[in-house]
Amino acid sequence: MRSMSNNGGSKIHGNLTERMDAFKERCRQAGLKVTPQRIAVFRTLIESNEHPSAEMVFRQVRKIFPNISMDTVNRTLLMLKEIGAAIVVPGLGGPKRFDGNIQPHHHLICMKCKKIIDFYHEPFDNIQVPQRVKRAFAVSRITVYLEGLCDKCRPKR
Amino acid sequence: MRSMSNNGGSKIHGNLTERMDAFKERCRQAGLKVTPQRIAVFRTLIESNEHPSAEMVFRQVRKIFPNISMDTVNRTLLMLKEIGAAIVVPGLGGPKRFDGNIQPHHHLICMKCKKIIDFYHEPFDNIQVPQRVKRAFAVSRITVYLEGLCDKCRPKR
DNA sequence: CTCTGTGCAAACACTTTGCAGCTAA
DNA sequence: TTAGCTGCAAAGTGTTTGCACAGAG
Repeated sequence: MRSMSNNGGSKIHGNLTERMDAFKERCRQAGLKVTPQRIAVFRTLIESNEHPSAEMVFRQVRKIFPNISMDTVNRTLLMLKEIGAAIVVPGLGGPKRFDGNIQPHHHLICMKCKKIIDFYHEPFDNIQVPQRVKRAFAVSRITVYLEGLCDKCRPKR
Repeated sequence: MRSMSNNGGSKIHGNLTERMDAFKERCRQAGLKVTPQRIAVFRTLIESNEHPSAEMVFRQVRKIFPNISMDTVNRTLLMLKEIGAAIVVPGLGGPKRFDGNIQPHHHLICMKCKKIIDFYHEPFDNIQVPQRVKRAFAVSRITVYLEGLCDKCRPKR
């Protein structure tokens, strides 16, 4: 059974070193410098499975890089989205939540505790967008978005 | 053919007076007072088809209600969501965007100009969420969310 | 060496909160 | 009458910008 993630396990797909190397390469191809700050932010992001906000990444990355500034974290996260190394998870306002997992997947959002939970479901990856939409809009990403209450927040069964 | 909306037409489903009456009734049932401000905000919202932010509603509603404050608009919009008379459109940060159309429908977001476009597609309304997800999460709303570039923003064909 | 990236500080945008007076019921 | 609502003001949170120095290429 394909599991819902958020299972405490790592979200990193493939070897960490490989992903870091691929990231460095992607920076170079985009004409961006590979700085220790960028490496630290990217690594923190892909090691997290809680769809962190800039603030959350900042707190975490500070542990190994005490002098990094919030701006740099913010700018780096936006840059990651720009070059396609991260996505911003759709949400209902509040701080942006980032995700280093760019594999096709979908999200549940708990309306109460704001937790974001990944789930994988191949049929959703292949849903067909109607022609009339494709004609009027260059679709780059399709996601199914579920609102509700997580196990902890919903009234007891 | 089911059209994409945002066609300049009204988004109001059913008679305006009916919807206003239903709204008043819903307020009463929730123990909330029916104030002129609330009526003006709700009416502005359902007459808009651009998924307005609080700011956009504020500017519009001021035309007919010059003394209303931004707070009241904000509080009213959040209240509308609370009682189920409006939804917040999923997005990638920035100001919350509200929608007075609570019929099942889906959204395209232009990554460049941030325009939100509704589309209706019955197969998407009925997609089946896997059992394992339903068991762990009380799903209250299912939406398909498309990112891309709108006709105006995408490179010319 | 050069030009981008960083850190700092300030500005900005959006949202939330506390409170005194007002008003729908 | 009175509980709830409004408007104002202030504070809070999250994000963006300008600039001088630092460091990757």
